[in-house]
Amino acid sequence: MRIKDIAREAGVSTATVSHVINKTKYVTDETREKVQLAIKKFNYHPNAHAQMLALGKSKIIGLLVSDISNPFFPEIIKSVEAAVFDLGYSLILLNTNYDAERAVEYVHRLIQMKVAGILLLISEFDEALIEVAKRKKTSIVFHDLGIVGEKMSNVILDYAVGIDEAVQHLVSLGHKNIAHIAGSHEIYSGRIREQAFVDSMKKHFPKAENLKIYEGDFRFEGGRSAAHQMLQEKELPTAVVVANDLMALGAMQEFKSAGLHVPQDISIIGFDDIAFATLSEPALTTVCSPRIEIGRRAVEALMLTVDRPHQHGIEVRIPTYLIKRNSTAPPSRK
Amino acid sequence: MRIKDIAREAGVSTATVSHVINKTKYVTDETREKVQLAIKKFNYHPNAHAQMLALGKSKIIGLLVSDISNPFFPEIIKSVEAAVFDLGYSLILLNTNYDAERAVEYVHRLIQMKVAGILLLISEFDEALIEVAKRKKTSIVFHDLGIVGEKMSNVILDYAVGIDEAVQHLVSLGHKNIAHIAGSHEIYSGRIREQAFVDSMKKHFPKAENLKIYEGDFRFEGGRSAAHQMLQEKELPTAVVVANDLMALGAMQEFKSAGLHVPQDISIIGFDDIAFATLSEPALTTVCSPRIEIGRRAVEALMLTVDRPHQHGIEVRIPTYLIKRNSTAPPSRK
DNA sequence: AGATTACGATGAAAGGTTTCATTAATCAAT
DNA sequence: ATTGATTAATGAAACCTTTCATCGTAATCT
Repeated sequence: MRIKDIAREAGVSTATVSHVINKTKYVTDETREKVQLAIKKFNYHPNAHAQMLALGKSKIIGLLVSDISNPFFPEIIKSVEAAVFDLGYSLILLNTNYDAERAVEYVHRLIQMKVAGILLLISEFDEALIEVAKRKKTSIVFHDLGIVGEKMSNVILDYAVGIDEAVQHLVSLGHKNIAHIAGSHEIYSGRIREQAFVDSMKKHFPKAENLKIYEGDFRFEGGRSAAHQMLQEKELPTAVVVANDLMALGAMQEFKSAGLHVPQDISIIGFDDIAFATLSEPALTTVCSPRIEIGRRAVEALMLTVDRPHQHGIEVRIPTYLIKRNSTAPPSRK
Repeated sequence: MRIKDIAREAGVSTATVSHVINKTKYVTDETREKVQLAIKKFNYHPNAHAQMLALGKSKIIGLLVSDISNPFFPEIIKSVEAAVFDLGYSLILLNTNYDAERAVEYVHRLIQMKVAGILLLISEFDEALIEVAKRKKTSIVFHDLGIVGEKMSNVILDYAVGIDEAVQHLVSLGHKNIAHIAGSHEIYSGRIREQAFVDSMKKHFPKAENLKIYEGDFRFEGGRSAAHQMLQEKELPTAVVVANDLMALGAMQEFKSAGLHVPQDISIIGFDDIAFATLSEPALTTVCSPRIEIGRRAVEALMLTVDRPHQHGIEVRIPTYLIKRNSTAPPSRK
């Protein structure tokens, strides 16, 4: 069933059929009905490839993520998929495995297949990505690391506000000795979360020095070993702000198996709000990075520049916020 | 940059350029080099859409999953993505949200865009899916529920073998009073896991009757409430085989907060081997459904029928197997 | 020498849609 | 009645690649 068949059946030209389908020009009620009848009769659907060829673009969005199996991503993907689907687009998913080169290759491939837009929800980064993006044929949305410009948007997570809320929460509970288990320094969001912690601490304790900061790796084991290290030292903090939930849960487990009680002996605050944060015992107080919203807003930002040749992108700032559960309490020690 | 430009630059016809690119006919070394030079000079890449149109097919694989945020799927997706990428294909990801109608709609859409093949890694099911598949234009791979036929394969997980190993393991530890927390009866894999448990128990305890089976919902909370219910009864089993890890962890938490010790007071075996299974305290003994392999084998099966008009599909049977960790031990009671 | 074969390269059609420029038709106005 | 304006529909080009059938040349055979 080609458009030609429909045209013949309806006794009109292919152009008219096209106009009826795409509502791109006025056609008489009468002819429109004839065409629609023929379409229904043959259950006709336009050939997507021919359409793409003729239009020079496809209704496909490319989504790059660093690691699907990192619990941070699936929810983002889910909300992106839902948003994209509602708009009648399809989603091509690419997993970079934190490999910046691979990311560049993927982007090339997506551009070559003339996708409508690209979502770069990755934590690795390469200058080449920006270079590629600057060719401006394709809309791009960065995440955190990136720039705003023609056809380029950036959705950035405001880590600082949530972390400040976390510190604030601990301070108001009476904590003074607060440590931080940082994420990997290799990773941007690790560095920025640490910075946010430092800034917030400086705000609340202007004269404090030598903040206790342990570098982790964003993984369960890293949290556990940081906690282990913490337990070796002469003075244990009364609270710890951890750069992500996985490490927070690792630390919690270590503390518990050392005989400490959370939150009585030590308060713990995580970051991300992964599903398991509600399931731990005690349920983890954590800073939520609203993934559903990240996905939704990223697609929104993308669509702003899709199909608009020189449209300038926007910066979307999404706040993080504290969710109080049961892993925080007033300190039992000084 | 069109193929025409390359042809002009190299002083040959477009046909020759095409043959050089696709190695579809012999061309002289001399002309080949000229063409390759021109290609490199202009950094030419064939227009994917035109290619698809000319060939009537695309190098795209569609993957339907029930719920990306269910920890079962991301690893499958990851391995599918890797396999598909290595073959030079792209992956379109669709999330059905356990909605069979939506699945049907997705499949239609994929067929309409003439994807090379479709992977149906979903747990919902609709006869319409089979009907659609039977039109045979597109290769399809089912998972568990499905049929094998022309262009249709089925990769089925052998739940029984792993569950039998689990029961066997408990029996050899000396357990006699073994309960089951089942998944939702609405879902095929819930029913089949329960059946496998029943069969295995009948094998080991031919004269036993009234197996203790609690219906759950595959979610943490379901496991917890099943355990809660279990605790109300006069006699607590010494071991419990749970239909998935999430419920197993929920049950474990409930037992622990009731003051019981796992595994001393009660042994727990989960199913799936999600990431958190290793992180719980104690680490969860569980039956592994090898997701990496599922993804890999599914793509393998798919590729068998892709591009081969009347190729018959295959049935792939993937065994599950027990991973012994620390949530199982000999019973302390009779 | 003339006929046949093999080879390398090519021209043109096919694939199905969109859309620009054009035609045909209708109507209003002069 | 003629012209001009407006509207609805059309024809054909453009999008770009692949591939079949063809062609010309050179080599081989009788």
